[in-house]
Amino acid sequence: MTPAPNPELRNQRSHRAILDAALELALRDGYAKVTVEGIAQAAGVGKQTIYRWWPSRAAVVLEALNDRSGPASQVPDTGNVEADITATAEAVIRLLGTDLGTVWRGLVADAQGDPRLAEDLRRTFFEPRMALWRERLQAAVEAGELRTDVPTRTIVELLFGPVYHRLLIMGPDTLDPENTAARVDYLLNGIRKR
Amino acid sequence: MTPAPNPELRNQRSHRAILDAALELALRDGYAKVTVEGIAQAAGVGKQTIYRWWPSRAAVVLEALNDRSGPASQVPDTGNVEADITATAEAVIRLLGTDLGTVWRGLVADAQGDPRLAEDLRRTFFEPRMALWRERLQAAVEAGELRTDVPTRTIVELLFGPVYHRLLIMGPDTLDPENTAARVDYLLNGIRKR
Amino acid sequence: MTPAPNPELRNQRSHRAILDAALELALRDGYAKVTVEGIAQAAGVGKQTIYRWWPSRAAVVLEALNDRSGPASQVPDTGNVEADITATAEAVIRLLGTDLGTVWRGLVADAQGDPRLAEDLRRTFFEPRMALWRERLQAAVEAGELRTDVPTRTIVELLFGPVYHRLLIMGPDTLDPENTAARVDYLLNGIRKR
Amino acid sequence: MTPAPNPELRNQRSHRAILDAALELALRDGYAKVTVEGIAQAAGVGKQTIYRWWPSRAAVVLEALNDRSGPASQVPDTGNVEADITATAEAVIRLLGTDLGTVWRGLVADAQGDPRLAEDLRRTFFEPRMALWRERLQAAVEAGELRTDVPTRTIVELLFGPVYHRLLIMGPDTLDPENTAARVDYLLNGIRKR
DNA sequence: CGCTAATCGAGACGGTACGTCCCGTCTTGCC
DNA sequence: GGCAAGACGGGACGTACCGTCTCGATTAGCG
Repeated sequence: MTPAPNPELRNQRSHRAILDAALELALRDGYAKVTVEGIAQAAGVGKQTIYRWWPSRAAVVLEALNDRSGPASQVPDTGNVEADITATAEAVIRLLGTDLGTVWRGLVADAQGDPRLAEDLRRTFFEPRMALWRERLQAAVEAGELRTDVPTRTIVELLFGPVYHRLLIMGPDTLDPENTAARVDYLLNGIRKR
Repeated sequence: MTPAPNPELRNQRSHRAILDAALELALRDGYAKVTVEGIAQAAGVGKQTIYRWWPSRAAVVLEALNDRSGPASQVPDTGNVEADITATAEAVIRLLGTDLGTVWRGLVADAQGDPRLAEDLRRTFFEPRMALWRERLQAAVEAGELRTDVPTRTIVELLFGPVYHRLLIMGPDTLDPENTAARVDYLLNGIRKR
Repeated sequence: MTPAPNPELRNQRSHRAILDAALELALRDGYAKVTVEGIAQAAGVGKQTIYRWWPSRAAVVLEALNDRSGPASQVPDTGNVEADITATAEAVIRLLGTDLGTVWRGLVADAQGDPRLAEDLRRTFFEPRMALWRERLQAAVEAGELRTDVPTRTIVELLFGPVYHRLLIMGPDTLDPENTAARVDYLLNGIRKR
Repeated sequence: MTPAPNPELRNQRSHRAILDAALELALRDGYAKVTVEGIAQAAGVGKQTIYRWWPSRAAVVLEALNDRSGPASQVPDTGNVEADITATAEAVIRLLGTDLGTVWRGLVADAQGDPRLAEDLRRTFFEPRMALWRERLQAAVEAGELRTDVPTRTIVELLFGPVYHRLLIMGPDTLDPENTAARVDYLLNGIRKR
């Protein structure tokens, strides 16, 4: 087993340079074109320094992306779930439509063949954001706005599942923040004819 | 410009051997480990024969997968949308949970960085299946079972989006055909407290 | 086991380019600075093409050196061993003093840690040359010029051993073709006081 | 300019550990596999400590080898050069046939591309031994046993050259202490038919 | 029924990136 | 200030595949 490196001796300058280079390359050339060799060169760093701290190029880009995105932001609570969800979901969808969203798609793609990365992606990206949504939804349940028999985790999935469908399968150009309000309406009121 | 090869001269034995080898390798070693070289060797075929007829390993595996899966199957129409949707969706979800689903994840992954493949995947896999769903849903709309203001395309997305969320993001082990009925219930009746 | 490549399909142009590049680099930068990567680049060739046909950079340089040096040349037979030996030995020593001799030193050095190379070096370089010397010496023995109880192999060693001593141990600048005649005299007549 | 380290502050324990580790590794794994990193680890020492006191792994191994071999030993003087030379040369040849000889071959190899090491090797290993031989041979010259017109340096080369030929070129397994007497005979009496 | 042109298997080729090994230097506390 | 420890920038290693290319050897249909 490789002896784990000692994080206290980590060179902060190199760490930053690597993250910056990785994200810049991903945004400029597309995630698929990012290579460890390229990051190392762009960051003025030896390849070994990257391999010492990350298991793969994907892990570097993930950290770079999280580093750039900052922490997940709170879902507002105005007392009206429908409005709050619509507004925040729109913002998320808009973000996923940018270059960062494209990088993010590449990470999700890589994660399909790399369980370690999939786990990291969930842990550092999805779960924190999902937790905030669930908190807000729980408040709505308690305020009597939502059914009590639907797990908040499921609600988040019902809400965002279609977004990922568009992003990963129908192609990102089909992502459409405009229709968020309608989708939230369907979700809240159902599609059954009354 | 290279003259397009004449499909009539295509060697049927090789064609079959390539598809079979590609799928077998994908199922045995995982999609990520499949290489054109490996397929060629396993199929007893020259690499050029693969490149002559397909643009990439992904295209081969896609054709192999479609070939194996057969055509999309009709959604039944018993007159009860909820039951019909639930039963058929369960079957789809069960399929996605098998090894074939894993191969399919690999294809979706590759498609993120390969617009040509993404297009093929949509055209040969998603659209046919979605068309059948939309047909059945349109019947339900006309039968007065569903709201008339929701595009059938959107309904399919609302229904399957969460499945892809589970499959591609939360990990395929979290796929759960049991809960299909509940999800269909939420979708039809909404999650708002009444 | 790696399947041996088929020599009939070998690309002659690449073969030549590799040998030429290897020798040129060895002469220009010194044997120690030669790398497989450098040869490949200079020859406009993929690294794999080198590894396909040679086991190491040393093997490439050895073939390049043998290719350049041409076959071993006959030792003349004027009927006077002393003169023949002296003249030919002088030529050899002079050659070892050139740049080619320096490359050759590098090969002998590498051979110390690479039995396969050592064997190749003996087989393709030393043995053919030694065989010619032994032939000439055998003629001298039969002509009654030399003792019959000294193996010709030993004579060659007695003659060239000191040359290698100078070349490999005392430093190549101490190689001195001028003294060849004296050394041949000592060898023939002995150093015992009479 | 880096100030030269002060030898008085040198840690004796580390010094010993480094020499011991270096030689042990060279004997165990072969000289070619010895690395500074490996020595440092085996000696429980920082790499810098090695680089502070030696210019290269070869320098370490050379010192270790000299340290282990002890000083060159006197050539005996019984009044009979032939016997004295034969006996002592046999001992030397026997030593070169051991593992130490193999390490020594590695050093000579490295010296081909490292003039500094070549110089050190000559100064600390060859010259002292050669000086003792020359002393003994000079006594023989003065005792009227040897020709006066052959430099003692040349005699040593004539005697040991063939040994190095065997060791470095024909392969160390061809080293044969048994034939020392015959070779000394040829050297003293010449190989010319009388 | 043999001709000829495209396809086939095989695999060598120029390349790119991989992940590893070690180099020799630098940095950080401990003694 | 020497030291153990080990991170650092760097260079080369030998390997895996990429997509293209060159070979004969089948193997069509067409003449």
